[in-house]
Amino acid sequence: MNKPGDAPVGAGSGRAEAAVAKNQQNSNQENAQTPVSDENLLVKQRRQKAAQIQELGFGLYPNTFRPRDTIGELIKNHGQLDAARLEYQEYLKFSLAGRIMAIRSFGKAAFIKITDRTGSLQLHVQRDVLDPEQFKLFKKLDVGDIIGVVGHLFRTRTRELTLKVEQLYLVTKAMRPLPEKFHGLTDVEQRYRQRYLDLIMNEEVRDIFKARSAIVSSLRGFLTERGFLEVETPMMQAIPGGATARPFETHHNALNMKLYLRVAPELYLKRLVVGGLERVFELNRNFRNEGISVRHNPEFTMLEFYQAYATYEDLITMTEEMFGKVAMAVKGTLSFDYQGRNINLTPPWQSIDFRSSLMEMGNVPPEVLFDREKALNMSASMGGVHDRGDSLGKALAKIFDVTVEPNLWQPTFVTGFPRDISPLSRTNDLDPDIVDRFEFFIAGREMGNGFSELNDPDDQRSRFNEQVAQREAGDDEAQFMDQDYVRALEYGMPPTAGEGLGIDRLVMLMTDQPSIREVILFPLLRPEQG
RNA sequence: GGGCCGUUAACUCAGUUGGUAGAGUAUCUGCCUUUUAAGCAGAGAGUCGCGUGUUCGAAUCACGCACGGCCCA
Repeated sequence: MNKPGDAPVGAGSGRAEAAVAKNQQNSNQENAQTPVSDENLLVKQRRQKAAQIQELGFGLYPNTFRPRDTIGELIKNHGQLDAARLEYQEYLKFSLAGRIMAIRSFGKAAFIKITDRTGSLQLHVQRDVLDPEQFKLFKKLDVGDIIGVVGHLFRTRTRELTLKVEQLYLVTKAMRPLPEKFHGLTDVEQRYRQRYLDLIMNEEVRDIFKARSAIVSSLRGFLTERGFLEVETPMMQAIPGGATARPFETHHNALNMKLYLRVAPELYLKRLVVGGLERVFELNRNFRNEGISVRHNPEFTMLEFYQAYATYEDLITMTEEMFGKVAMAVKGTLSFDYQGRNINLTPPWQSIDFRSSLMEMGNVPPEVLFDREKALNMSASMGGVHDRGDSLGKALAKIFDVTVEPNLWQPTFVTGFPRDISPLSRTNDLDPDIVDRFEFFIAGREMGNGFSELNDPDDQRSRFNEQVAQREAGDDEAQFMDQDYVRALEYGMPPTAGEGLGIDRLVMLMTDQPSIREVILFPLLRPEQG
């Protein structure tokens, strides 16, 4: 049973694969005897076709075809040639694999469209050109099946570049139909739950994740060029630290201990700076047990990097350069639209003092800036929810979130943050109420946060104690005491500047997406059929 | 957690005043060897998200629940 259609490697033998086909045929016959009653008509019809394909002697899932070419290369190298030139080079054979996205059949011939990772191409299948067995196989194929083809290029009457199929192989049979070709898959819930279908059907979605990969590569390149070492630190931590956020809890059975999913890698990365790794970064997931919105997913990707012998002001320059590099890599320009409004990343970006921004953009009276009670009242009047123990800084931060942040459309650094909401930042030398820290905002959203690191162990211990007091007062976002981290600082950490950058929001910005779920392949959803 | 909106064939969507379910694509059958959302003729395809209630009768009205979206917190 050595059918001509068995897919070769290049032009190898199909014997082993024929044996596989036989096995598959047997198992399929068993399936046919015990049909699953709950599958719908379209799936049944495809299973019947699959059985017919096996009767013709072909396997459904042979793993022998190796495409030598890609559609993208083929279009790049031959897409400009005219019909006469393509006819002249008919002897050039190309071998492609891809998924069938459309079939327009005329009975004895057909146009089909296939897509691979690099693009789409039209194929022309003709009874008179193809081996008769392979043509029989072709008649049993469906949209969604994955095929391998060998043939030569030509142009149709409408001048479309098309591959004339001389050999055709089934590579993978699809048992389920694809969504409709014109509207595609648009249901948001189904797009997220069945992201594979979304990726098959929507080229724009593939492009988003290609851009995401390019952004991440660009960031890695930027940092490694500057001598930063990429590291991986614990995601499961006994003491969750490095950010003000509620952690997820989990449990280690063998050690019988409570563990937290990290909210930030910060404290571990700075331990590495103590250890002499003077420039480190980590690009990885953080987990925060908070609500879901167009800007928040419980797990999200963050870049954190730390550079010894630098200040937060050095990071401001570096951030501008880094965003410039990413924008040029992905968009080819520093000025582009996000959701219909221009963003211009040309340095230097605007910079504004935290308190000044509250007065100028939030119309906050000066006396509120230094009066905890008044600030708490003002925050509460804006819908802020506070514990009795909340600090002045926390109240001001809430007012900032409501009045200032949404208005920071063009890239803006905000500096001079209150000390009491910055427990890991170095105190400013001139004003002990503020720290050497910035956050930066683009399109009304926080994009990142950086500061000169607090490397005075005694100051750090007292800051942790303040956090513990807030936690005991009921603030479950307050940080934990981390004795080992303080001990590390006691060995001496060189003056260091560090920054954290939200990758998902950066990708949103660069791909013009309104929701974080559009840039996360598998955003968190409740299970189906709850 | 709150408010508003959505859930109907595999997909995209209609569905009037409450009267027993529709279209396009896809699928199946026939014809068709250069189409472009191919075309022509015919056919099949539904737990109207789930549940309870109102009613002679519910996709439609009421209530509850599930899942999702947007806004707010």
